[in-house]
Amino acid sequence: MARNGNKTKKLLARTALELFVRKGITETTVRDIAAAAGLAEGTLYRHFDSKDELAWELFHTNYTAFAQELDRLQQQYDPLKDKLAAMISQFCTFFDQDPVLFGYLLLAQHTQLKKVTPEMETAVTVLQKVIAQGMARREIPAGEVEVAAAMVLGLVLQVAVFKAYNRITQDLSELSEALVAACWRVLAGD
Amino acid sequence: MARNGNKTKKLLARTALELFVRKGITETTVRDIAAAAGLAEGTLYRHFDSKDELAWELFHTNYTAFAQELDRLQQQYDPLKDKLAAMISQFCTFFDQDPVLFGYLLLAQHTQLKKVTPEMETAVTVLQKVIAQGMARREIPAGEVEVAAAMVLGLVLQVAVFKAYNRITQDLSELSEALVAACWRVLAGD
DNA sequence: AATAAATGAGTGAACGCTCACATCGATTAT
DNA sequence: ATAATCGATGTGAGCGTTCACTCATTTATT
Repeated sequence: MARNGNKTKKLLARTALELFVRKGITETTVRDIAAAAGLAEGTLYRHFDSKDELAWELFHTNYTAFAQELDRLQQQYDPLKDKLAAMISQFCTFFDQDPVLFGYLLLAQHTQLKKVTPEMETAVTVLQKVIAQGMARREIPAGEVEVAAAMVLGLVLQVAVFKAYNRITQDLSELSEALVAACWRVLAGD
Repeated sequence: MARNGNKTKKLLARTALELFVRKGITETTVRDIAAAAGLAEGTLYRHFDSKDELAWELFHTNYTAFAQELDRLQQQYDPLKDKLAAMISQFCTFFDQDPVLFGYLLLAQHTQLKKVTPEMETAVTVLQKVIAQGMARREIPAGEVEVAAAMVLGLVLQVAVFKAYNRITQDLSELSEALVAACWRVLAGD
């Protein structure tokens, strides 16, 4: 067993995360990460097989954990509007607590999404499931689930992106209710 | 004067665009581009100063051209809802005509947006201008312009992203009216 | 003393870019 | 008409640098 738990591994992972977000994954070198963590280059390879594996672990761990948290939460609420409110509120909290991690998940999608197997649960699949159920129960008008999910997802996500770029000053959590209201107007249709 | 106009330059630019979208900018080598275009590596440097300049030219040319087209269009319509409909319709057409170019603008943002000066007109600034005007004229309820713009932008953009990933089968243009309706519900509020 | 953790110089491959040279079509001189 | 000349264009081996990764050695912990 490791003497100090996973302290060094966690430090490397967090340092890498921040550099990846600031400079991009490919543009961040292993030397950069080690130097920023105050460690030698070789140390990284004691904890990760490769730079690619580090980037992937950072992505898929948090990506699926977030999806599962959303799913767990969604099951505790009813009807659709309450499910949506709970999920959006959770998303806002997640973002406010760790904007850098959010930035990484967004950034890494382009590279890492290819490695995501179809049976993996993601935030998108949870959202689609919930919307499809809402349509089946006639809580919202029937329509294309994928289109509806894209609209709602984009609406929320882009506000977070603007916040990440400091185009918006409030915390996301303060906007949670406004986001739910807007999403509901989109889904409820006419 | 060039013998064959800019045929080679255009070929290189287009080839680079497609590789950039498929593999990422950093992951695409100058050798890759030249080989895919059926040319030698040195030829690229007859037409572009560097790989970076090529990536930037590809980005900013199309990025600003699209923003200016949106602005030109917006001025021809009134009130806000018609402006919005015209802009969204134009966006859908743009996407349907060249999804790869759209994919590049989306992908390159992370890297290239830092080089965009604040005085450059972008699709975002046009949208914000139009929404601010609509609020001033009381066509829609007053509120945070940035938040409203983010919501509308994300709603439309994410549907395009889903289409780019083949999660949606219809052409974007077929969804144009549904997008306008959804955006209007978001903006019109309660 | 034994073992796990950390080190950093070293390695080979890959990269962006250069440059001396070849090719071609157009222009000018004969 | 023909030849000589020229600049624009294309070529690809080669250069210097950087990168991810390795491994013999040192350091820290029990």
